[in-house]
Amino acid sequence: MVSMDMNDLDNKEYYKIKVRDFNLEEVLTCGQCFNFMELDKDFFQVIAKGKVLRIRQEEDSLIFYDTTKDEYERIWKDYFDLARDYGEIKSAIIKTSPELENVIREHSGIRILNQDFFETLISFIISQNKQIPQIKQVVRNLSEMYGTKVSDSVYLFPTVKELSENATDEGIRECKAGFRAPYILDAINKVAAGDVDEEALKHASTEEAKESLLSIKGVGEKVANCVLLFGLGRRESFPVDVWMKRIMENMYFHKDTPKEVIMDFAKEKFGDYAGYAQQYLFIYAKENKTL
DNA sequence: TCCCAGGTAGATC
DNA sequence: GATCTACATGGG
Repeated sequence: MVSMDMNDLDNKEYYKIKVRDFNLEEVLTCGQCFNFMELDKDFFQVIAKGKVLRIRQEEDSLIFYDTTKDEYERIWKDYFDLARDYGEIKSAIIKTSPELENVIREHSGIRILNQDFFETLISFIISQNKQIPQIKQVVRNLSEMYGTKVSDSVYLFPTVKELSENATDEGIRECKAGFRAPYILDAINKVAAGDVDEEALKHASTEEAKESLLSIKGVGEKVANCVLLFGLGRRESFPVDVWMKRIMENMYFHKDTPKEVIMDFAKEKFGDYAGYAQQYLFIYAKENKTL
């Protein structure tokens, strides 16, 4: 927690909206993004889209500080997926999978963010074999070493250009990325060279986009699916990590089951809603101490 | 000291 | 193909 001078906030411009099916704390802490900090209860600093946002939830209101209506419409409405009707999504999942009704009701404010493609790619390459607090630390280290400084101790996540011009294996290792350093460099190089092209991926089929992502060293099936889901809006993607494997085995298979089998099952069962279902299941797994 | 973490590449069979 | 292991780093 970092204490805030509330008078500092009162003097500045803010934009306030009503929301439903939205819980800021859960949206940020459910494991889909790593570049945020809790300032106070229901009050966060989020670094995304080349901006530093301070945002607070008060019951069914979201307050975006230092934000104009225009900026909200251009950036944050999409980032927080606020144009989408999650009531409909939740009903659809419960209808085909009533066993998820409880976890969905208990976490009814979850949303899938629409994050920056490149940051999502680098972040989930870092995520392999790391715990969430450590992933956040490496993201912060990379930002401080290579990103643009916004204010005291606040740095944006570095752009493709900043990283391709300045990043080295040694530098990335200094950020505590460890054995992932060459993976991160390969991702930077392929994106900078246009071998992996965000615009092309956005227009490609999900399978084609995945194939392109898999050409990057250090990107396998799980990381590719996370990038598709969180960074390219492919809501049918279903990343299977250790937690998902545990909860899916516990709920549906009752025995050790290969990830490929789990993915096929999820695709069949959840269809276009697989990505949302995955996020509810992931939370369910994380809070289930018996797994 | 050992084991695990939002995995993956490379070796080996 | 299907398994086995090394890979940095930090925490329980």
